[in-house]
Amino acid sequence: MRKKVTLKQIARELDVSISTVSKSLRDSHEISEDTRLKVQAFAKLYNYKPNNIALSLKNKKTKTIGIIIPEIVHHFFATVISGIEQVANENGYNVIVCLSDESFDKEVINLEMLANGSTDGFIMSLSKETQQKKDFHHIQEVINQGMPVVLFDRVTNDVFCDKVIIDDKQAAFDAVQFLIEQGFRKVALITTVDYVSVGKLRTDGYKEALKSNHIAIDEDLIIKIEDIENCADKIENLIKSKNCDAIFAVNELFAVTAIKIAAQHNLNVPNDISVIGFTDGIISQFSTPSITTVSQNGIKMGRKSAQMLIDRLELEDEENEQYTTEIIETNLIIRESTTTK
Amino acid sequence: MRKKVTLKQIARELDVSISTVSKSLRDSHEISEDTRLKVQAFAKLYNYKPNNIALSLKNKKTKTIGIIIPEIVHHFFATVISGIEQVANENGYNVIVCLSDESFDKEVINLEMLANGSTDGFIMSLSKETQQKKDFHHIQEVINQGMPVVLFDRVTNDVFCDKVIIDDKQAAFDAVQFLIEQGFRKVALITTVDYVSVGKLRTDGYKEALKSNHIAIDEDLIIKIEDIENCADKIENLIKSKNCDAIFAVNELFAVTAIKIAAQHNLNVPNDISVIGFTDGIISQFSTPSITTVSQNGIKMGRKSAQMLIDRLELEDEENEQYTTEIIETNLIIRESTTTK
DNA sequence: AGGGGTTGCGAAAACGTTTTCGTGTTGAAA
DNA sequence: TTTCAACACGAAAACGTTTTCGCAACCCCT
Repeated sequence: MRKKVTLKQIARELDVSISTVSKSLRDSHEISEDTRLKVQAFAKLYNYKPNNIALSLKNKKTKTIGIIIPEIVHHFFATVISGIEQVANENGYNVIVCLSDESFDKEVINLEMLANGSTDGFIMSLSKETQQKKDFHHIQEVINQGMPVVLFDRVTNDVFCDKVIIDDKQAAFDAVQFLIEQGFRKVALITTVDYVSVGKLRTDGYKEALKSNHIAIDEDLIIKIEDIENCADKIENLIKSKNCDAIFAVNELFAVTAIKIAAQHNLNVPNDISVIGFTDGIISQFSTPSITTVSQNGIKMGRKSAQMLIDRLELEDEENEQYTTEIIETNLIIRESTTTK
Repeated sequence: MRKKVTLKQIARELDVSISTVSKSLRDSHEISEDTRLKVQAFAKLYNYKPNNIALSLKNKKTKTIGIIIPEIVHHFFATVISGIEQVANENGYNVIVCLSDESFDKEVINLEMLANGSTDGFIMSLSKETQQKKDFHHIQEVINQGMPVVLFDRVTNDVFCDKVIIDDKQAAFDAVQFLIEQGFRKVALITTVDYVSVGKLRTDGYKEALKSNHIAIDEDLIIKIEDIENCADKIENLIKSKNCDAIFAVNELFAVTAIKIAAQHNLNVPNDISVIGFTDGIISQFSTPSITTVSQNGIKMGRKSAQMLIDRLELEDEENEQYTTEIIETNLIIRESTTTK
C-alpha cells in the first residue's frame, strides 16, 4: 500500500524546503530550472496530487455544492441533480447530496451539518413539512453566514435568495386552456393539499383558465389528495360520477392513477376522457396510453440553479444584493392521453 | 452578515487561550467549572460549531463517502443512492455523488478528484465503457492508497474489494423457469450486448433455464440491443415473426417497449404474449398492463454497500484482507403482463 | 574594491482544530 | 519554612497547503 505523498515528504527526499517544492510544482519563476524539473519529475513519479482538504482550509473554499432535496427516488429531482452535476463538473465543483425525506428536522440537520465548512453554497428544494410549518430560519441562518443559497421548484417568498422556478400557474393555465380548446367543458382537477406551494399555484392556474373561458368552477370536480397512498378512492369517486370529460392532474402519479381507474371502469382514455399530467417523467413517456403532460425540464432547472450559485460564488466583489428569480419555460407535450371532443 | 465564529475569536473575546476554549467545549476536567461554563455559554450564544474542514485535516477522516455511478436518471440507481444515504446518515457520514455518464474518462477523473482527500472511501458501479475496456487501474490505484472501495451491481472480477450484487444468472433462470412452468415453450430474450456484465449473466441464466427444461435454444429468439435509441426495429421484427409466446427482457425499458410494439401489432399482453422484465422500477409498476418483473431491491443494495464500506472504515485494526461479496436476494413480482398458457 | 541589482532558496505565518506537555500558583503536609 | 501534589491554564506542534518576506550569494558596473 503506497499512501499518498505530501509536499513535506518530497522536500525531505530531495533535501530542499517545502516552499521550494510547492513553488516548483506551480512553475514559479523564483526557482531555477534545474530544481524545478527535478522536483516535477519526482512528483510525477510518485504521482503527487495536492490534498483537497488542506487546500480547502487554506483557501476557505471547498469547491463543493450542497444539494438538499426531499427525495431522490423521483424522476424530476433526479433530472435536476443531473443538471446541477453537469454545470458543477464543468466548473470544477463537486456536489454533495442530502435527502430530507420531506422532513423538516432532517432538512435542518443536513443544512447545519454541511454549513460548517463542508460546502460553499446550497441548492435546495423545500420539504413538505418545511412548507407546512413555514419555518425557514435555518435557511436564513446560512444566508446570514454568507453562504449563497439557490432555491428551486418548491420555494418560498419568506426568504430572500436566488430562485429557479417554473411558472406553475401559467403552465396549469395553458394545460387547462388546451383542454378547453379541444372542446371540453367539464374539466376536473386532481391536485394536492394547499400547503404544497406548487400544488396551490397549479390549482390557481386551473381556476383562472376556467374563469377566463366563462366556465363555472364546480368544486365537486376538484379533488385534493393528502397522501398518495390512498388517493385511489377519491379518484374513483370522481370517475364514477361521470361528470367530467377531461382531467388535469398536477403530477404524473395522479394522472396515471386516473387512467388506470378509468380503465377499470371501462372508460377509454382518451376516447371517453382526456387526461393531462404534470412533469414529463418516465411514467408519462411509457404508460399506455402515453400521457400528455406539462414538461418541466429538470435538467435545465438544475443547470440554471448551479450556474446562478456558481456565479455568485465566484463573484468575489462581495454583496451583490440583487437576488433574481429565474423562470424556466414549460411546454405542453402532447401525447396519446388527450384528443378532441 | 454574521460569519461563523472560530475558537480563536472566542479565545480573544474571553481573554483565554485557544486550548482553554477547545478543552472547555469538550468538557475537559482540566478546566475549572467557572471558565468552562463561561466559555460554553459564550459559544452557545454565538452558535459556535467546529469547522469540518479543519477537523478533517486534523483527523485525516472526512466522514464522507464518494459515490460514482453511471447515471442518476435511472430509478434503480436512485434507489441505491437512497439506501446508501440512509445508512450513511445513521452513521454520521455524508455522500458526495459523481456521475460517469457511462464514460471511462469521466469515471477516472471523478475518482481521482475525490481520492485526493475529499472522501474516506468509495461506492461505485462501473460505467459501460469501463466494462468494455476492462481497464480498472484507477480503481486499483485508490485501493492501493488505502481507500476502501465497494462495487455494486456492475462489478468485475479483476479488482479485489468488497462487492454487492444480485445473482443475475439465477434471477434470470428463475424468471424464465416461471414462464416455462406457465406452459410457454417459445420464450424469447431481449438482452444487451455481452460486455455489459449483468446483461451477459442474465443471458446465461436464460439459456440455462431452457436447457434444464430440454428446450432448444433458438438464436432467432435472442436479440441483443446495442443502444436503446433504436431498439424498436429489432424488437418489432421479433414480434412480427410471431414465433414466440413469451418474452424475457433484461430491463424495464426493453419490456415496456416490447409491450408497446405488441399492442401496435394488435397483440394483447398477456393474452397473446407474456412479458417479464427486470428491475422493479416506476415503469413496471405503472405501465398498462403492469409488468411482472425481477425485483432488485436497490434500497437494500445501497444499504448493504454503505454498511460494508463503513464497517471497513471504522475497522481501525488495519488490513482485514478478507474481501466479501454479498448477494442480495431477488424475487419475482407477478403482475399483469404474464398469464398461463 | 565597493555598491547595487538579480537570482535562488528557506523560514514562517496562515487556515481551524485537538492534544501533549510544560509551568505557575495554590494549598496542604512535613 | 520548605516540599510536593493538585489544579488551571497556555504554548506549541501537528494535519498539508500557499504565499510573503527575508537573506544569502553572485554578477555587473563604476
